[in-house]
Amino acid sequence: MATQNQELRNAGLKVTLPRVKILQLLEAAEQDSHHLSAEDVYKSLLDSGEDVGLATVYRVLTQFESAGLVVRHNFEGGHSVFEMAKGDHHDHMVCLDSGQVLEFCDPTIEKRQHEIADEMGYEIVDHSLVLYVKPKEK
Amino acid sequence: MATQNQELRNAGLKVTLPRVKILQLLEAAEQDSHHLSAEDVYKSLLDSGEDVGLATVYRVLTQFESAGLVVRHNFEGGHSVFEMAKGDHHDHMVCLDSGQVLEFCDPTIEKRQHEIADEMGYEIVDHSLVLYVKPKEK
DNA sequence: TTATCTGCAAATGGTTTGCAGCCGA
DNA sequence: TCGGCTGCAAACCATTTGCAGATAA
Repeated sequence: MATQNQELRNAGLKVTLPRVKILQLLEAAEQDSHHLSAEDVYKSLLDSGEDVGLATVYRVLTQFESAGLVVRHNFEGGHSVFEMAKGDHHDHMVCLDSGQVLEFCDPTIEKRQHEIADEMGYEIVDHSLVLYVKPKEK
Repeated sequence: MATQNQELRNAGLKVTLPRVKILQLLEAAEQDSHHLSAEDVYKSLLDSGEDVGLATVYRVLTQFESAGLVVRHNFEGGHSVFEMAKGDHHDHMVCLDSGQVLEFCDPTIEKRQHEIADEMGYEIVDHSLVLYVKPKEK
């Protein structure tokens, strides 16, 4: 779609096959509220018969992040995941059993964070809140 | 001090020179509310003329963590820091200008986290909240 | 003595980079 | 055409592991 090509152009990036493909994958994953790792993207591309290198996947994802197209999250264990930047902010809840990642956003917490930083003489540039959970006991 | 040796024994660990030294370093750092990386600990040991390997530092810190003696935090950028487990839980605020790490604990946020997880059918095993901040504008 | 520990070096795993050739504008 | 892009392989960096020798109990 022209929409994607335009997004790339706006970011000052040439419209190339790897970039378009990766952008499509990220948008498709968005439907399943799925967070993709670089490895995930790489494997999907290979499965689709595309011939891209893992290095390119990282380069493209990093460029997308710089362009503000995607957001990168660093979870425990040196693993990073990427998702489309949908404008809204939200935090994450990772299920230690299934590995599933759920999103949530709580105004109360957001508000307190700013109050706390303010009280200590700072302002928040960014923040990361991840809850590591397991299914409630029966 | 005998206190430290006892802590090690309680953890089921032999009282060896590297372990005692590392424990002392961590406790000393506690005074400055300083969070040490494995590399920090390693360098301090070398400066003190001790002959320990970086691998041992990692092994000892990991053992301490398993024993509940220290807590490990994973900040952005694949860096981990360690600090003595003082019983109380707290979150972190990292100043992007100075790199300084401040601690805080907010009951309101803690409470909401549990409520949120509960509402979604989970219980919290662990969580990580880090605020990346900068000094307030004049 | 002997099970545990340690230093060293080599292995790992995720991510980045150098480089020669490729390709979109 | 030509500078940006790509694949490949090698480099990186924090952390882990295998192993033979060292050491606390």
